[in-house]
Amino acid sequence: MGIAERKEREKADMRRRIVDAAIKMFVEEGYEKISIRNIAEKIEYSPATIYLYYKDKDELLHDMQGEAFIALGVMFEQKLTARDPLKRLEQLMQLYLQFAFDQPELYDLMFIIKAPMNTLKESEDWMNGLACYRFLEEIMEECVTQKLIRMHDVRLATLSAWAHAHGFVSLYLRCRLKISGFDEADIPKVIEKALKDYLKLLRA
Amino acid sequence: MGIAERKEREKADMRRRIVDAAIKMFVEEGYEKISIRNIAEKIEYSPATIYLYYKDKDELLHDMQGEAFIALGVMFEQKLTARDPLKRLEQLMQLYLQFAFDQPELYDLMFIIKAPMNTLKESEDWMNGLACYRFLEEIMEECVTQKLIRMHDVRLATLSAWAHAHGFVSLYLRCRLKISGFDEADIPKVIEKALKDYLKLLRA
Amino acid sequence: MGIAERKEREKADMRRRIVDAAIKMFVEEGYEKISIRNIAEKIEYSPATIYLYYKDKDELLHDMQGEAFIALGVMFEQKLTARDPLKRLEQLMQLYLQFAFDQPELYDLMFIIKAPMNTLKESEDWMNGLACYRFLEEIMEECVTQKLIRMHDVRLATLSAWAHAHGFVSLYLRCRLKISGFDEADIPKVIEKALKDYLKLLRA
Amino acid sequence: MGIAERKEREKADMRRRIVDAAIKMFVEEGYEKISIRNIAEKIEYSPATIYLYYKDKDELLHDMQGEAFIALGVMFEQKLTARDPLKRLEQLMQLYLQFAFDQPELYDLMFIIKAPMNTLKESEDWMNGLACYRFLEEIMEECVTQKLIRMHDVRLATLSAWAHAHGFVSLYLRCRLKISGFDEADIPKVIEKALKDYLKLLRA
DNA sequence: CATGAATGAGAGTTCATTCAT
DNA sequence: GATGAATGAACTCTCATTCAT
Repeated sequence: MGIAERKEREKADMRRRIVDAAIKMFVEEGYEKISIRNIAEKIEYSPATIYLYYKDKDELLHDMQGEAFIALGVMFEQKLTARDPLKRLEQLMQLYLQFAFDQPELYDLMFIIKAPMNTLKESEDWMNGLACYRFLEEIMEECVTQKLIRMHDVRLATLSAWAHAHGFVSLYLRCRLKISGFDEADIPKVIEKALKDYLKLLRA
Repeated sequence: MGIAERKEREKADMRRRIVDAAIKMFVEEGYEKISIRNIAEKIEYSPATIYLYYKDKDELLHDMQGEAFIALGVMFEQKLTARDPLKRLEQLMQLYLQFAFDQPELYDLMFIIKAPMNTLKESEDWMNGLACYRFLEEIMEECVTQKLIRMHDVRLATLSAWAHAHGFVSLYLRCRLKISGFDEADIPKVIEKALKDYLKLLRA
Repeated sequence: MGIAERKEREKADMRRRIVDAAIKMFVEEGYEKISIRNIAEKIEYSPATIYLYYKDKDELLHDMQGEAFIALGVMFEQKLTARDPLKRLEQLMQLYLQFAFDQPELYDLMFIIKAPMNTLKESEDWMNGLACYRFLEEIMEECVTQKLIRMHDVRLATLSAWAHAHGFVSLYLRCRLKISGFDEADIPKVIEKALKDYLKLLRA
Repeated sequence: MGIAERKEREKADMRRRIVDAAIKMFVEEGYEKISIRNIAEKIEYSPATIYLYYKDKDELLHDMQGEAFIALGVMFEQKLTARDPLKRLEQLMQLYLQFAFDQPELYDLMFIIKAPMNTLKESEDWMNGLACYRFLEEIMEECVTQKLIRMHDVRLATLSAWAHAHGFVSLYLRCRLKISGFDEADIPKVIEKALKDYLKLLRA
């Protein structure tokens, strides 16, 4: 049993090393620069080795995405300190933005790039994002239950808040906010402001 | 002068043909299937010819994006019939969604894919999206002026509405709404509903 | 001694399991889909294990070929019922064709693919095909002895009949009969007819 | 027009060079050693260049096959001197065998390997082999018309003679004649003898 | 006995782009 | 103005095989 466990751990370690190397490259050089060969080189293994741990590139991207979500989850865990649901909501939004601006490449992988979703079969759930999603959902649940906001459907409220934040971020990351007339440099602040305004609207 | 003009016109014609062919392929086969070679084949010119009219692929994508925005603009022009600003806003939102769901590939090009933005220099404005943006902005201006909504900054209101809609659409197009618990097939309706709720919140 | 025998038996068992799995894959997915890794997966052993029982892929293919010949031999054994040598010859031919059309992949392995023959050293005999060959040879021997056919050299007669049948089958399996002007679907029947004609020619 | 022709010629030249290099490698090193990269290296072009002239490897193999058939055709043209249909038939058989024994790799490509046939669509004819096939067919036609042989259906007679010869050759090339008990070195002679016997049987 | 881990070698293919003509 | 020809640089992925354990 000990042996099986050790093997298991070693396997997991290797996956971890692959994913870590890949994420590092990803963060440093962006999506388009990562390739199986690149990653293999980085970890000083042959490309074929990667295929011992991942069936294809999409599956690897999927795991990288998972890792990225863990990072976000940890951040929520640690920094989401407020108790009051509305305050907590605002805090979560701010953390979300902060993550996006600090780790734009990871954000891309988590919420924009298609590839990591390819491995999911039609029926399969997207587990990677679940924990983080729950953070928001739970807050929204409280907000709805306690009638703190002007929405009554938890799912809809959750989706809406997320979509709103994501809308800002993704337009920004993909350079579409040039049009808005705001100074590039101000945009993070503007977005924060806009989201706060949204929360104000939301408040009952 | 006449000659210069003719040349100019011919040049424009050729660009148009290239762009049209490219868009057609884009719509039919998706972003990943288009390549300079493919397009060249379609218009029955050599790949090299395309480089006489476009300095690189990004520039071509930029023009294709422009064309796509024209299509959206025309749609707004024709179907945005309501007079009342709030009604008009709702209508615009619906048209936006409709366009996104009908032409997901074009939407991608307009709002998600990075490449067409690469050609824009730091300082340069993004003209492609401007006209469409104005549609929304003008409505928002009226809304603000007439105090029909609970926001006072036109730019912020515009940005916010757009971001909200885009957030929904882009999460959907990139398969992230699996997590929301809604049925895939219902999502367009759900989004519409969510946006209407947003407009309700917004209303003064 | 008992122990050695048991070991021997176990070894044989394992080879059998490997060969069986390999043949199954071979029949189901064709020559090009089988690989050591695939087979290993199927029998739930590691690829390395296969190399404990087979020195290389060719040797395994050789054993698979042997198995295939056993199948053909069994078929001959069971269905070769005629007593009269000429009738028996015709029957054998038909059975041969039937096997080829029913099991084209196995036929390939037995008579066309080079690899399984690579293990045979220059001097070594090809035992795999022997038993089946004997079926034909024995019939031919009777035919010659009883002067039922217009050939006098048993070996030559045997070879000739086999070559003729194989010629048809292999041209067919490798798609060369497109040229003959016959309808694809009719070809099995045509071949049968042609071989019967050959037997008529042969008859004294 | 001159220009177009020249271009055409140059294109053909290049295809020729590719095919020639490929055939040379093929003849020298066998089927398994040729790869697009290899060929490219040989002709000192990049692999990509080959794809300007051939859509894929199968298409190239198809052309190589065509070239091989031309060689056989030329041989028939030049050395098929007999007038008498039966003599002519015997001569053709001998030439066929000679070609097979002299150029076993080419024979493989023409009659055994699957790949060059992959490019042919279901409905499409196999032109490569046609001219050579006609040589045999025409002879058979004369034989039948003049009642020189004991067969009456030209197509069937043609097919049968070809299949018979091919049967011998392909069993030999793929090492299956080890079983026949003949000495490896004698086999070409044996085959010749066997085919002559067949022709004797055939004679009216 | 069995294997986990690893790999070197190589496959076919595609792409954006360049440049002499 | 147009292009034919070419390519360097990638790409993902698969395979038979080995060897320390």
